Amino acid sequence: MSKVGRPRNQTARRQALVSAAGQAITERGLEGLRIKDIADAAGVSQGSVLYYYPELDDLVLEVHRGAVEGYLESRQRAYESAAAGSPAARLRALVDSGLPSSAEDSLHGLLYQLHRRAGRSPGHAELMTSLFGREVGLYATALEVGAAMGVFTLAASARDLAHGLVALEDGYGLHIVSHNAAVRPERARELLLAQARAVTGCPDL
Amino acid sequence: MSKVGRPRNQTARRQALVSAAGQAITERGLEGLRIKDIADAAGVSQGSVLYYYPELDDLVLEVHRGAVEGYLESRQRAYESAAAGSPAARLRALVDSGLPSSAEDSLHGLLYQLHRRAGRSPGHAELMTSLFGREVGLYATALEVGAAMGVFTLAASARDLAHGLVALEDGYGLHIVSHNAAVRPERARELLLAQARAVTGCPDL
DNA sequence: CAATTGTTTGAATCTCAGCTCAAAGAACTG
DNA sequence: CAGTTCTTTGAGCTGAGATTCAAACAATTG
Repeated sequence: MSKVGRPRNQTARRQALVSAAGQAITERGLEGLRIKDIADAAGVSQGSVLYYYPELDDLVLEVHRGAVEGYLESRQRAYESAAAGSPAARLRALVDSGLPSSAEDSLHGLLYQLHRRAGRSPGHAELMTSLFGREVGLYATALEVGAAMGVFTLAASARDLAHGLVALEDGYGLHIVSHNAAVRPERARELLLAQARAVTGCPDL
Repeated sequence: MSKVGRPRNQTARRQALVSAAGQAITERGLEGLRIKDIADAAGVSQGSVLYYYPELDDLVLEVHRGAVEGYLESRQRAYESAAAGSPAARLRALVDSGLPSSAEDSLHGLLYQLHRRAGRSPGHAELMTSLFGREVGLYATALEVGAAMGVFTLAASARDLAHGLVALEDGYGLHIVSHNAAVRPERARELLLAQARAVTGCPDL
């Protein structure tokens, strides 16, 4: 028996399809997702889309996974490369990277779109849970480091505070991408920072 | 010219259709919404649904409006009938009425479903904005009354604090209805109360 | 190169749900 | 009651989009 008649670039193709699907979802929403749009965006035929993803849900789940991964990486990067590396700077970096920059922030928009499936699909719920957990982890670490260095005076356990900050971030983010005029990104950022200040007792945030 | 040949119960019918549509959305989600389901739930034919709502979007918007209204009334009621009428009891009532009681809480589920349209439909965005504003109002009033009575010592302006509490509530709520296992209703309630305690300086919350 | 297996295409087909519409029914008018 | 207008129905039409599939095409093997 031979190896593979036509190995090729399955991985690359899948990657391209995931990216194309993400783009399509961003543009027309989850309910407006059409195989044709994915195919067009990826520059292939409809048949090819089905060849790789006979079950469209699998593709959407991949998109979700990719969005979560990418988002987390970007936050991680922001966190690590925070100027000075001071606890305050790091925490500020987290806050800055966690809010949609505007109502049309596409990464946040995509994430909130996909999160909506969580109520009906265990796979998506798992991704959302994992994202939440990892974000809490980031914040908790930042808080603990700051406390250990004596810069922060935590008002409660780092874990609980982190929990709250992430939830707050999500709440504000939801309103921002939903075009709630009463929640402007700048204001949300201010309020989030105020909360961070309050729970850390650190004035220079 | 005569009055109305066949006046009847337009209002009642519309009401029934709105309620049926709400039920259908709750059961199968916004993307799974089918005229047939609405018709069945309302006990009429498909034609009737179109007769009253040639534009399905209008019906969905009505559902949203109704859900927002109903939700707000229930919170208002909870607020007003809070035992003792003490500021602390009132605030607690707000917190209790603002979180989904479980992942399957149907009113909250419906609201979050409909809020998702806000990103693409001004009408829905408006409803969401109005809901947010009114919730902030409720919290702000509760905080101000408590402050005026000397029971609360506000850590910032009542408005900003209320803003934050509502956003936090929404963040937790989102995770609860999304089946995020890390955010259980009981825990969310605890954390939300802790936050309320922190910003009011009132220990008996 | 012949054989084999993986990949791609797009036209044909299937499916489902929205929408149309003519006809029947019901409440009201005078 | 006859006339008028509002309401309701549901079978068929229509269209969009998913799915199928046979045929063409490409990389790899020996």
